[in-house]
Amino acid sequence: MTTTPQTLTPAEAAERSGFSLDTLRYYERIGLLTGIARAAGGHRRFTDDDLAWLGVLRCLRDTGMPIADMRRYASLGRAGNSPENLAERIQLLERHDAAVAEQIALLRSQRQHLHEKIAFYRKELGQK
Amino acid sequence: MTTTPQTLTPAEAAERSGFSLDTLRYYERIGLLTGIARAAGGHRRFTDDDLAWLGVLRCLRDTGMPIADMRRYASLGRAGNSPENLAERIQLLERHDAAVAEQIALLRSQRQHLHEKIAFYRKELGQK
DNA sequence: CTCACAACTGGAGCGCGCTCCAGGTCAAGT
DNA sequence: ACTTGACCTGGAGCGCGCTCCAGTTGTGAG
Repeated sequence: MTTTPQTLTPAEAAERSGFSLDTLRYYERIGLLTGIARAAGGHRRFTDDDLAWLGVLRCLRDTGMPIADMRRYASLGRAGNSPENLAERIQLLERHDAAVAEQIALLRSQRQHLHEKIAFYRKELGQK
Repeated sequence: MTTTPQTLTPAEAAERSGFSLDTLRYYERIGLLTGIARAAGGHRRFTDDDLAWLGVLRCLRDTGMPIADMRRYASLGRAGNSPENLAERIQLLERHDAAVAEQIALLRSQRQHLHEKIAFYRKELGQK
């Protein structure tokens, strides 16, 4: 039995976050991930905090935030907790939230057209 | 006063469909748009039917259907109305509809996380 | 110690969906 | 007739977000 590690290997982090190994490395390169610890030989070790942050990134990615905005958000996270900083993070997320709401509304409305189309074909098919 | 035209110029079609001129030309090139009429000098003329089809394409694009699938759908549309053909169109749209439903669900659930984050920052900000 | 496998780096490449460009033609108001 | 602006074509280019590669080094089970 192996001892439970405090940290995760890249493969484990990929598995748990749902990002590929290459994406994790890419995110570190572009500054979305910073301060990832390294084992003696240079291999990355992901902490639970890192994983939590990856969860945030997953949320933002899944909702279609552009990487440039995620970088901005990440950089704010590194820059302390001044009221101005917090206000900007709130603004960033609220703007994004509004965009997501709009996207949901668009999908829902276009989905209605889809349903109409499907119903139409069903009817045509029924008549044969 | 100009006579009301039965057809639309490319610029008008772009305006009404919301696709750019380049996109309209691109869609024709790749076979998403076929049988677009031409005026004497080679300029395109879009009919109301063309516009209706562009509306369908807009619906599919807005809901994230890949162009390959739209091409398949377009080609089915050109291939008659046999029961098999209709069945395949229904299947295509239903699969897509399921994907859209999933996407909406994902957006909605990730949006909750967004709201939690925002609430958290608001609280932090309130404490200062 | 060995051997297989995981991870490392820097950089190139890719798939998608357009978008832009050059060099020319067409249309329409004056 | 002239001019201006819309449109034409084929093909190159682009922005995004990864993804893959080559060549090397680290890790851990047996």
